[in-house]
Parts: sequence; structure tokens; C-alpha cells
Amino acid sequence: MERTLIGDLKSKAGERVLVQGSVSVRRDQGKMVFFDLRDRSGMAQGVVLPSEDLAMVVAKELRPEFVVAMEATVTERPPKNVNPDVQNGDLELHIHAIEILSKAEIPFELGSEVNLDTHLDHLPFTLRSEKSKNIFKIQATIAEAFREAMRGEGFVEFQSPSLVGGDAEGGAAAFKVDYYYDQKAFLATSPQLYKQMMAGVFERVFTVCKIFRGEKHATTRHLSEAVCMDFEMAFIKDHHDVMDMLEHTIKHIVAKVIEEHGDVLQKMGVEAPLIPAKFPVLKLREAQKILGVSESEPDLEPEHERALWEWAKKEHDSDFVFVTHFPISKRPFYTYEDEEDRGYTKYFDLLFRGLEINSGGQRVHDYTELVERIKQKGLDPSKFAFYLETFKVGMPPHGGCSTGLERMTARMLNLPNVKEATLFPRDLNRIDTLLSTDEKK
RNA sequence: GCGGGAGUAGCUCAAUUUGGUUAGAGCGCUUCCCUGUCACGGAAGAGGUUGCGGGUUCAAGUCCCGUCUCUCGCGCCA
Repeated sequence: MERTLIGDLKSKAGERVLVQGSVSVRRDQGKMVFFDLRDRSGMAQGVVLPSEDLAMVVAKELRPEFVVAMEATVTERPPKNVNPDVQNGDLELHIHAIEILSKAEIPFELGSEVNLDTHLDHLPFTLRSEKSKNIFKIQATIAEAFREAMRGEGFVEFQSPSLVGGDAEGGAAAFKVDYYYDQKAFLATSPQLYKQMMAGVFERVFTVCKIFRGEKHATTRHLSEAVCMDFEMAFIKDHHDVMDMLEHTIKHIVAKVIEEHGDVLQKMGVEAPLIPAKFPVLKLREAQKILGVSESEPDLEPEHERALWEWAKKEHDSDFVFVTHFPISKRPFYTYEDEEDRGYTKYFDLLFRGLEINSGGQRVHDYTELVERIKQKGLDPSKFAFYLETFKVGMPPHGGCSTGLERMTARMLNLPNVKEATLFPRDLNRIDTLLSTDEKK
């Protein structure tokens, strides 16, 4: 018999079907046994009636998470037994035969509220909970919507290398790789330099890739391994072109998440993001003035970022706010200085509900200036010859930005810790062990 | 790395400001009862070296020191 998905049972009333899935709960009534059975398409109640002697023997053995195949007749429930609060509450499966495909022994009830640490220690199990499944389905939608928006604007997706010969940003701590005999190698902390090279090839490019940062700290917003959604575009006027493009992609992402998962957001008690007609934009110094903090600080502190969210909500009905014009001294060598606001950059951060989820801006595209800027940072331009060739062979004005996928997911769903929006989070203390077969110790 | 908080049953947590009998609860688990449950219900039961090491005391889950782990905040950043 062909497998029938639980989501399709409604159209099979009266028919005998084969369903396969996992037992969620068993309610043993003595002479009758009820189950909730779920598969990828949904949940339905099954019942083993007293007349089903053979099935009853197996039914008594079943426990939560047992994987089973059942032959059953799809039956409409009598009106008094209809349960309007659950999926398929108007029908049930009258079970004739049960085959146990896999037994299960679970550490605790699936979906119970556990501490983050416990959740992470049992990921193969806890990721199966409704909440986790919803989080990562939505995350998949975010990445998909990003790609959609990019393709719609003529961007070409490319694959960025993870093994690189140096640390592009200079600041972030890179993981060293011991492999090459005579060259240093690292895991990429950003696709930045490759993105620029590719903008020279296709004008408009994007990538969704892993980045690795070995920063020695533990916070609710940092991971050693994260996913970034980056794009880079040529022939821009200035950073506002990048911001407009970013705003367009964010709006597309939010709209698609609401369209496909609006009911889930509601069930999770999460409000849809506040999207104004136009995201508010503040220069760093304006933001500092609003917050009443010193305008000589080179960046905003997390506390200030959260305060700025309050401001954006109140003044602009927005969960998003751009902050631009950070001092050039604190930014990488490729950052474009604003000719009309010397000492400050055509760069921005995008804050979403008080957390930096994106940063980007216009890059230096003039070869001579770039060499000069590398020197100013105390770096050796000859070490950047490969990258610099991009500009030597002619490069249009360009810019781009990078969105943290986990951060965006976490803010979208009001998850306090970004690790909750990461399937298998790695940080200073955590990496999955007990995977290898030859671990003898 | 620095600073707060925490570590008690499989999970989530209690254990009276001021140390005191055999460390409790809910959920889960095991066995039994139950023909309409849907977080089923009922009865009984198992389950703990209170993270680890040391100390103070007649007496330590509780106080002190060390150590490990988790968690939150901060520098940095996606």
C-alpha cells in the first residue's frame, strides 16, 4: 500500500490507508488505546478498538517517539467526539495493524521547556520539537527570500571560499589552519574581499556562506561559526544605493515570512516586524545626540542600540534603523570616506529590534587611494597584491553589505539568544563531540 | 578575558529571614485498573554521593576557600 500523508487524510474518509510517522502521545484507556501520530504534514489521532486483538498487543508497547507504520481506516468522528482544538479533530484513524519501525528512548518530553544548555546537549532530539522546527523553517524561508530578492534585482549568486590566505578584516580573530607547508591559511572571517572581486566580474553578486570568528567571548549574539547573507553591487552613487537595496531585500524577506508563517508567528506570540515606508537613517553623531551620550565615542554600545530601537518605534513606527558615518579610524581600509564629512565614512549598520544585523557601505574603488589606505592601517600593500589587482584592472564605484542570518532569525522571533536560532551552534565552549567512531578515550 | 547569577531526581524547580530528624514537588518513567480519551483519569512504586575537592562545626544542600561547568552583562562584532 502507498503511504498516505496525515495532511491528506481529510480526502480519504472511509478508505483504508497506510500512515507512517512518530507517536507523540499514547492515551491508554485499558480496552482502547488512543495515539497522536505525526508525520511531516501534521498530526492525527489514532485509536485501537477492543476488537483489534493483534494491533492491541503492539499498541500497549508503544511509547512517545516510537516510529511506526499503521494500517487504518479513516473514520469521521461522531459529533460528540469531535475536538475543534486540534488538527484533524473531526476524524480519526481506526487502526488495524501496527508495525514498529523504531523504538525510542527519550531524555525528556519533547517540547518541554528546558534550559538552553539542556536543549543544546540533546539537539538530535530537541530540534524535533514544534518550536525548533518552526524556527528553522522560518530561517530557511529567510535565506530563500534573500536569494529571491537578489535574483529579482539581477544579482548573481557565487560561492565564496572558506579557506583563505589571510584575515580580510584585520580585526576579527581568525582560526588558523595547519595544512599548507609554506603558507599561512585561515578560515574566512568574511567573504568581503572576494565579494568585491566578483562585483568586478558580474557587477551585482551575492553569496550565502559560512564565516568563522574565534573571538574569545561569550555573548547572546556571537557564534564562532555563522551564516552571512552578503551582496555587493557596482555603479552606485554612494552608500544610500546599498541601503536602498538592503531595505528592499529586508522588506521582501519580512513579507515572505509573514505570508508563509504568519500563523506560526502568531502561535509563537511574536509580533510581525514594524516596517515603515522608509527606514529611518541617523548619522552616528545624531544618534548619540538623541541618546544623550558622548559624540566622541566611535560606536554605539549594546545598551544604546536597544535605546535607539525604542526611539525608532516611537518616532517612526519602525523596528529597523540605519546608523551611518562611523569614524574612519575604526573601520577597515576599504571603507569609503565621505568627501563632505571628512573623518567619517559612507558606512552603515542596520539595527533590527536593537541588534546590529547588518553592516556595509561604499568601498574604496580607486587603486592608488586603496594602496594609501592600506599603508595608513600599518599593513603592507604587497601582501594584498591579489586583491589589489581587482582595482588595477579597473573597478567601478561599488558597495555592499552583510546580514547575519542567525541574528536576523533571532530578532524576527524574539529569541533572546542567537544560539536558539542556530541549528548546531559553536562558541568558545561548545562544539559537537561524540560524533567520531574512533574516539578511544 | 573581566564582572554578576546559578549548579539539588531524566526534565523544570522547592527546601522558612538566622546551618538542625529520613532532601521534597510537578512532569516524565515502571507496574496495575479504566470503552471515548485528546496535557485522559485513578492506585502503587522506582529514582539523589545536592557539580567536584578541601575546610569550619556536635551537625552543612545551606557558611568559608579552591576548582570545573552553565548562564547573563561588557570590550569586539554579523
